[in-house]
Amino acid sequence: MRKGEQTKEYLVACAERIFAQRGYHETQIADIVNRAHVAKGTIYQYFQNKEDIFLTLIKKYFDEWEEAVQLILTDFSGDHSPAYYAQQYLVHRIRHTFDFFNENNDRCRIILRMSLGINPFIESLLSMYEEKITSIIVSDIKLGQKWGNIDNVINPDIAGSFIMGAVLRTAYLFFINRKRIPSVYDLETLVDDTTNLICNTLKMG
Amino acid sequence: MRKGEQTKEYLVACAERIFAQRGYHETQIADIVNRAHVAKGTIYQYFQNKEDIFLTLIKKYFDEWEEAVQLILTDFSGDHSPAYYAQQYLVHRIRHTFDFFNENNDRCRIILRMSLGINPFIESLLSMYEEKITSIIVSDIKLGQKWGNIDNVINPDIAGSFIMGAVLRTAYLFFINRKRIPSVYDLETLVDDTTNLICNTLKMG
Amino acid sequence: MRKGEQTKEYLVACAERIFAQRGYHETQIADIVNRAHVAKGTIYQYFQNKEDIFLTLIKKYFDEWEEAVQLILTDFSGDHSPAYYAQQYLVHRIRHTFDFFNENNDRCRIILRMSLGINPFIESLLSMYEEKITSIIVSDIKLGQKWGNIDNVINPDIAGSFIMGAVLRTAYLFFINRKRIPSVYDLETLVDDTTNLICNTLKMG
Amino acid sequence: MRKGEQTKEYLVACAERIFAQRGYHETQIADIVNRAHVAKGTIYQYFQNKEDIFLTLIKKYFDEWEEAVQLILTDFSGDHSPAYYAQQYLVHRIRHTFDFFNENNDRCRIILRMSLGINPFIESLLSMYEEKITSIIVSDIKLGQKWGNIDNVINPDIAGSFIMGAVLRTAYLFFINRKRIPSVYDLETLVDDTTNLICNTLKMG
DNA sequence: GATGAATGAGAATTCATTCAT
DNA sequence: TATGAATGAATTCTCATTCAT
Repeated sequence: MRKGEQTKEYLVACAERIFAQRGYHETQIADIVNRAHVAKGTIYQYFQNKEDIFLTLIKKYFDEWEEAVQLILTDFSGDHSPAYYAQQYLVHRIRHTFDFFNENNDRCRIILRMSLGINPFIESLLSMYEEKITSIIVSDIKLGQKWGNIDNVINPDIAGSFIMGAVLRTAYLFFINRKRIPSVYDLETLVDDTTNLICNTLKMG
Repeated sequence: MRKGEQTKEYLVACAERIFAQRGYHETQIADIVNRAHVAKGTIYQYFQNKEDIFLTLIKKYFDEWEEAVQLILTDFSGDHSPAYYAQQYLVHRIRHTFDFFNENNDRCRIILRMSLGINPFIESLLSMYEEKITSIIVSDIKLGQKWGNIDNVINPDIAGSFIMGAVLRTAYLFFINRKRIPSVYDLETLVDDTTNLICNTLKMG
Repeated sequence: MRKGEQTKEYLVACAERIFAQRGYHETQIADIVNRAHVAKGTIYQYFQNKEDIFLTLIKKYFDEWEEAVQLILTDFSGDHSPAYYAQQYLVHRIRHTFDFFNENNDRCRIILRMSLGINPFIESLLSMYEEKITSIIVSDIKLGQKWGNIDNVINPDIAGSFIMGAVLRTAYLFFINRKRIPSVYDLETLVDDTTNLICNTLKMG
Repeated sequence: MRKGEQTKEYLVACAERIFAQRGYHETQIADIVNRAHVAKGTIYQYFQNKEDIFLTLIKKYFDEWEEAVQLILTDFSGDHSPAYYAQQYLVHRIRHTFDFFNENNDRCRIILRMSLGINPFIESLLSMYEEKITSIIVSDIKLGQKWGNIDNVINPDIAGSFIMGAVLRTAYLFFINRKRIPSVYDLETLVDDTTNLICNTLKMG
């Protein structure tokens, strides 16, 4: 049990490396087991097939992201204006999302390549997760509108997808290949600027 | 010859259908030739290999998009405020981009799946095209800042990627699977709302 | 030791179940150890390999059958005609053979499965064909009974299967390995003798 | 088309050879294509998988057998007693069935191999046991002939195998899948009827 | 005696590509 | 120009068996 779980986690880590480097279709089971220095059969002790390995990663990522962006409520104590808290809230989400991507380069590559076109089943699972995240953003916008921080003229569904796309792409370009956003060199600036752009988009403050 | 070109275009059209339905890796040459009712060998008269077929499509799309969003300058005659023209310009780009995606569902699917993770070469070509488009947006923002329509506090590189991501995802969700943006039913509304969001983002007007 | 022998017998019993259900090739060591709730390695403490397990079963069956059909001579005391005893002897053998099969369904399946363990689908197709042929024989017998050539006391279904089995096995031994029917050297004799045996069986002529 | 059909038939012929020699599980696709001097892929142009190849053979055999034992009605013209025709009819079927097996040794092996393809060693052991049992039957018949209970005209070797096949198949159908002998519901009847059929076969009593 | 993680040779199947016609 | 039969490298997955604990 002990040993087995260790091996499984190790294999997941190796798979992460290879999938990030080569993408789903271009990585072969052989690459993963070679990197892990185990026999072909070993990986099939822990995973049903190649798809199962990839899915395990994706599920893990979603859980990790959820935990990463969890609100620590004590952060929002004090007596400031509601607008201030709203903006702080946004900063918190963006910062932790960007931290999440920044933390682990392989994870970042795998998620942000968007992994579309892999195969119908994996795609539908990914879509489901992305929709879950988008719906969190949409809820946040609606909440902001209820509290008066966000203009009611904005359609939350459109704005939610808009922001989701904007943030994912920003993260993709910044973390996968920094040179692609030429004038930005530090994460702090990126968080600030992205947050401001979202505030603009939603006419907050 | 005449006949040859016809056949090649027909094959491209068939390939487009299948690639859109299944994605790159899941489509087989056999699927394409079956749909085209030609023999396996025929497709190799016109294309070097599978990759070449896909690349031909991608190149074609980029050219078509460039033509679609071309500014017809006469549209901007009359005596309005610079801010008005700036906004009109934005509306024009977004409308034509969305029209471009709306026109051809297969093309839309192929581009918006982003086609990442296909294989290194295809990926780098796609990235190049996407960067070209992003750089057009960035130039536009800089122009707007020069003319005083856009606040200089905004970082054009970050904002460019932000908007690129936002627009691509909005298009993806709306055109690939309309139900995913639940409250939007017509293209006109989408264009207006998206344009307004971008105006907000850039603090135009 | 005590414990070891117990375990071995238990494993044999589990193997019997699985072999009977799935046939030799379709059963996996994993299936057997799962059913026995022991580890993979354990079975190799008692058997050299998969073949050894199967062989152990077969040997056991043969011994059991020999014991089952053993003549208990006291059964044949009394003063009857030799013909009577001969018949009784036959009844005894058949009854005990059938009892032997009836006693243990798994053992029965393993021994009698004629198209042993190819795979379920192929096996069912083969059965279908064999039943078709058997039903032709049964129809023929019924026709013979209608025309008065065959005694009505004969059950056509039983006789049909009886003859089917007899003919297939005769062919098997003669054509696959001629030496196995030692005294027959030419096909003509075989046809004549087999036909006569069938005539006898059906009391024709 | 022409060429393709030729190749398919040729592949079937090669598969027949190998399946007959080694049985289903022990033959590998590699063996078949090596014998045919074609590439691995070629066989998959004509058959879906290994099972499909085997099934194609089995279907072909059944059709060939049906054709082989077809009654040529003109054979039965003339004015003889009904009993004569009945016997002739039987001879016809048996002769053509045996001819059918005799004609093609590989076909014969594939159809009649009763303990089909487990593996050479297990098979030979099973044969040994079956022969032992058959030889017991043969001895019994010889004993019966010596004592005058069984007609000396009967060849004990042929009759022994005949009865062995008949009893095994009867048991197989009754115990493995009772519905296959439709009109028999209890073991007692089966024992009685089988015994009587054997008595008939051997002209006992 | 028992365990179960690790092994790796082996097998089936796929599919883009070629080439003689 | 078009064909389609043939190719074979490539890849996934299986499963009986081993062996350190």
